[in-house]
Amino acid sequence: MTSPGLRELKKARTRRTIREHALRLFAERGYAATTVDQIAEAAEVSPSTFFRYFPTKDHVVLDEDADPVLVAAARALPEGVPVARGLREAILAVLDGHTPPAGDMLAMTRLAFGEPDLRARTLEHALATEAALAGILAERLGRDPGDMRLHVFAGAVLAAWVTAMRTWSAEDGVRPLAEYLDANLAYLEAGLPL
Amino acid sequence: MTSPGLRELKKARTRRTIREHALRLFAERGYAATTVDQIAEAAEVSPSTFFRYFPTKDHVVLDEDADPVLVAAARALPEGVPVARGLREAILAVLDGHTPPAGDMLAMTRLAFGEPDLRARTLEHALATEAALAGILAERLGRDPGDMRLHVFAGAVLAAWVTAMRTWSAEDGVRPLAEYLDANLAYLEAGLPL
DNA sequence: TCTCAAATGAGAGTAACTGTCAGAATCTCG
DNA sequence: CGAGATTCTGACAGTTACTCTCATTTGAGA
Repeated sequence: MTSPGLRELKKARTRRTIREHALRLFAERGYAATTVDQIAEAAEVSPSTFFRYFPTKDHVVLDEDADPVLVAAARALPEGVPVARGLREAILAVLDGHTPPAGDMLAMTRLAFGEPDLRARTLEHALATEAALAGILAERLGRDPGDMRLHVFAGAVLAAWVTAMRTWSAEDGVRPLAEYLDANLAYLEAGLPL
Repeated sequence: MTSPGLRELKKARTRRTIREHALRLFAERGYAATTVDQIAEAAEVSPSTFFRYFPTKDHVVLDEDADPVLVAAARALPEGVPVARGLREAILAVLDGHTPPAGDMLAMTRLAFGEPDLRARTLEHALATEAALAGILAERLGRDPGDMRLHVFAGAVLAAWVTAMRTWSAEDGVRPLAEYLDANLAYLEAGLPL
């Protein structure tokens, strides 16, 4: 076990500080109206350092490559059940244990889908999640990872996810996110009848 | 009837010229390595003019808001059939009459999904198409445009579309795009069993 | 031909990055 | 604990996408 080490600690703290100030400033004056220099100044680091921690301005808001909730759910997929059903259960289970403060999440979601620059990054994020999901499913089902069906299916799951998030944030979170998500996953499970 | 008019003609020509030179340069030296100034110089216009015709560099490659093929197909949706089936027929019909040179399309597709900047724009494009599709479906079916099912369904159609394009371009177009698309839409029609 | 509106080009300015380099902070090992 | 190796940081210069403004040119219509 390597002890944390002062260097690691400081790095983690700096990263957190930058993100906090950035999100605060975005909330106060808007994403586009906030410059990296301002964030750096507020966080008391140089602009160079900002870019050492985050490759681009939008990565402050969205950093992970694939959504951890969906990936965890896919890994926890029960066997012997139709995938859509299993995924629905797994996602809701993971989401249940994994609840960040609803207020923050609402603000982030609004940013992620509202600001044009961030929307683009959000969608890249969704694409990465789709790929991860398809990969895990390929492994679980013993199929060729290039099988288009896996990708179409994973894309549909992402559509359910994105639609739930957007609707939830559009309605200011009056009802819990899980409800919207469950409705969409149930619809997917039913085979998307129209 | 407004006659074409010299002004309109020149505008159309300038737009086409800029795009042609841009795509040529992108193919020659890559998207990121080509600057707007170089495109402007090649097209014999000032950089200012470039931005009057295209709001951003990536709009040279992807300009429309929603994919015209999918939108046209949705509008041509036959009645009385399940939507997935009708859409499958309509899309293939539209695609049949609407075949741009496969080589160009392949190059554009590779750019659109390969270059990170463009991938982001491509996905925005997909999102706009999803919204348009959901809107048309709402009208056709007499449903609330906010109905999440419409958006999940439209998202799944987009997933079928995107997956087909990516696979097609990854395989260098050895088989026609319509084949991949048909396979994915058939899978969607079957209710995405896994 | 003359006048008005639209298109263009030139130039200055902003902001997101990128790369380099010297100095400071941390770690490691004797 | 102290010296040397390693890593982090800030300063700075440079590139590029994009914005705004203003003077000039070009096409449209009387």
